[in-house]
Amino acid sequence: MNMQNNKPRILGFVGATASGKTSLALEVAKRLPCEILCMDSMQIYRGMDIGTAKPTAAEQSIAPHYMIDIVDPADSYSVAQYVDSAHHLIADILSRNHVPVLVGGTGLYLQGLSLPMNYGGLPSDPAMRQQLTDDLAQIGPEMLHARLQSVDPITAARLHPNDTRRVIRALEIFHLTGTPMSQHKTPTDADSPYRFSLYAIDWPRAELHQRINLRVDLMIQNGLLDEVERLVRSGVPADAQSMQGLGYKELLPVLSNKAALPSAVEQIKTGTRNYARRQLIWFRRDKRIEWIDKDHLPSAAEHIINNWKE
RNA sequence: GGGUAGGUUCCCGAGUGGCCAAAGGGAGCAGACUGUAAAUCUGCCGUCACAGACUUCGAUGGUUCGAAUCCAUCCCUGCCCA
Repeated sequence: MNMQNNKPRILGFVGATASGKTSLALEVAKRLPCEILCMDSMQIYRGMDIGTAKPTAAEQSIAPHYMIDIVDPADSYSVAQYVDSAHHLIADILSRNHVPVLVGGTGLYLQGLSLPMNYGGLPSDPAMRQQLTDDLAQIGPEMLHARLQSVDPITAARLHPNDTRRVIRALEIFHLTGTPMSQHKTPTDADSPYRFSLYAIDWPRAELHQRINLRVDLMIQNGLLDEVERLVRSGVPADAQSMQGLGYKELLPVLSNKAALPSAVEQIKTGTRNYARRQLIWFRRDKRIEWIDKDHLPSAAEHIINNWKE
């Protein structure tokens, strides 16, 4: 506990898309010496501005922003890379005696920053992946799961056979380290390098959905289709990781005349609503988060700053 | 006005006498989640006093032991002719 208190503190704004994280964070940034680390798996890509609701130039002028526009949209990127860079940036910010502020909805990134990612810090092995993917195609998910069952029954028990992505990773870890995934030490909060003050904004679901729908319409009005076209023209392949982003994957078929814009827009909206639900499920589980009722938004910044100064 | 195709659970859409509360998909909801995470995966999804009961398949009436499925009439919708 005393250890906990010696850890550097970090402020964070998490939660669902379109819940107002950015504006609340900036509100706080106006009154605290903040430097902002975006925590978003899509805002890291250059040239993807409209669809990712990246902070505008005006917004970025309020406080320094990091972890945006750091990856080429044709390249792939992983949590571990994010975490690695973020740790360095946080150290820099702290050395300037500024407040590191996380803003974003990528739950896994927050987890990566909170808890060391074990499993020997093992990167994925492309050859091994390929092999396992081929095996999957050969023997099917049930058999692959059975294979995991025989080397790591504990992990197999918590993974559904259809969750092939995780079954493969578990197998990969076993083969690369010789130790079952479940035998690797599980990090706990005590292993966290920081002390977090986390906030999320709580909206009635129906209202959040309205905000999402509205936001998507605005993105379209602001030229999202052109943005996607520009990316495609610049050579970003359709199967790039960046093109999995909401608003991008749905618009790709529109550009190749395989889908109509209105239906694609509907898909973006429902996709975004589904995504928001998953984010909420993820963050609801995180007991460190303080949920701010949307009706308390006007006084939220002050409340947060007071908490911080205590 | 005539002809024709239809009206199925929130939406789309299977289902042509019992195995149907009704395939499948979508939406919605709940959940999982350690190097692809805006991704990927799982469960629920008519109602209830829930191993059973009750109410649904445009409406009403009929045939039948038994109908979403057959018949009659009516209402509505799309398309074609006028």
